[in-house]
Amino acid sequence: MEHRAATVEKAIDVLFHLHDRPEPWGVSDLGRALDLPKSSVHRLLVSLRRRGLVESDERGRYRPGIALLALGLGVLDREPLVAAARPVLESEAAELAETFFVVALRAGKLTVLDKVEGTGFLRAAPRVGSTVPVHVTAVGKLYLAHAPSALGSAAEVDAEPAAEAVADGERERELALTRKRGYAENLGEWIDGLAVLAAPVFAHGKLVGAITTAMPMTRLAHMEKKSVADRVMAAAARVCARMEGREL
Amino acid sequence: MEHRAATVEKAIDVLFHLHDRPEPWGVSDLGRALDLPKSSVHRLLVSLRRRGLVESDERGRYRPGIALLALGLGVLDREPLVAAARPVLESEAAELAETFFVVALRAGKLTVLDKVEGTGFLRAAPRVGSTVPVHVTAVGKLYLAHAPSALGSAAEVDAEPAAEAVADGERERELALTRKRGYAENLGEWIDGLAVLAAPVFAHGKLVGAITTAMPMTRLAHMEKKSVADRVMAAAARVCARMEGREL
DNA sequence: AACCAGCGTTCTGATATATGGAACACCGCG
DNA sequence: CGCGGTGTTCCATATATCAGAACGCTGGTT
Repeated sequence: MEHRAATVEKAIDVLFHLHDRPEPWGVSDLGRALDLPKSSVHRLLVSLRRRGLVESDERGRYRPGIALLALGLGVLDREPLVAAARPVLESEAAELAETFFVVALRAGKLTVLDKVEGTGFLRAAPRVGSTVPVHVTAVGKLYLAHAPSALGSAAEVDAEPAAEAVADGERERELALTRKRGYAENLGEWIDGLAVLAAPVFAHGKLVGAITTAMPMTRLAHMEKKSVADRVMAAAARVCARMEGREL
Repeated sequence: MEHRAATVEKAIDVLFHLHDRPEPWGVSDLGRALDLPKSSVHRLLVSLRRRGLVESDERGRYRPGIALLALGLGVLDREPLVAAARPVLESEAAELAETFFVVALRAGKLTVLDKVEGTGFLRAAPRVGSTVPVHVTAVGKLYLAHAPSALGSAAEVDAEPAAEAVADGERERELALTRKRGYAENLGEWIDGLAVLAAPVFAHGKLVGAITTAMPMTRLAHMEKKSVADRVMAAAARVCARMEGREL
């Protein structure tokens, strides 16, 4: 598998570069940043613009184009997990007033597919489309516990030399607990002060994603953790039922 | 401007083809549909997959990839109009229980940038990222009335030989009325039974978009149209104020 | 005012690269 | 088993891409 279209990948690199940096970029700067000649960058941009993937202002500075918006939301539309989860997220977020979101493994990475934010002034606000690490998140633990093979080599990829290297036995004990009680938790391990509870969504016996709620740890401390976990698990069960057509 | 990257445009065509058709596509079918040889399509797909713009199942069928989701939402994030309008849309949609959305001219087309849906069982549900025609929509009239030059040739593009050719005088009278009263309306002209009211958002004296509400015509008939129009205009004014930093 | 430095864009020949037909391995079906 | 289909790989040919220089322009400095 060495036959690739180098030009296409360069064009995509341009796209991602424009995406990662907020401000509009000029041809010369792009060329320097990506180590490509000006003329090449310009030609790529011309073609990207013809299709609406980038736009340019009158000064010749470029930024991502709206065609990307339609393409990106199209991806969401064809995710049955999102369609099944949306109303559940909405009702749960409204009742608990905290952020709920749905995460699944896509292209080898744990990806936030959808979210409904809570109402608090201080609230978790993950970005849809962003990815989360495996080893320090509730969803990551869920996948490690129920479908470690699905993670493939991704598990090792972000396995940094573990600043707080947990003993293997300890880790395996936590995963066993996750399987037994039906949810995973992450109390400030990833982001300081952030508490996350995640429950697995199964379809045809396979793990297809997770329903998750996140809130400041201080707020979770004022609630009954078990009752919140029960909510998340019930929500996941409803999503599962909807995916299998058992519930409207 | 004839120097373009043909390979890149072919790759983008593949992307849009996968986007337009819901089901996963095989290499051979794609080649037939786009009139490209199998080997070329395959090479393009390999590169698109390496960057996550497409994904493939184990049978070698391809579909759009999640990387597109991140790119698309990135476009939304850098739209100041969306940032300014979001909270306004939310509060208005909640109070009136009808769908509110924001539309602006992007890449020569009127594009739905964001929306908050109403609560009715029957409700307007435009797709974010989709485009609307110029001549038969409330937003189109707004642009024709306040910034016809911005539409460029787009105006003629979708100007079908006008099945119900309105007299030029009539048309101009309506645009003048739109300018005078501060909002545009569309009562079933585009989609049968759909009523739309749209108010302009100005920044630095230029039209930068529109705040819009849409509902079944029967429901508008039960309300005071003027009061709904006032709401929409007030909302647009708030968005304008937020964009200019005059309001939090 | 003239200048310089930077920009985006265009042009060019040398060459690296995409092309597409043919061959491959595999699968489901009759 | 053979057939028609798939996705994938190979390779010589020709083409589209590359890189650098030149163009016209704008904005700031001398």
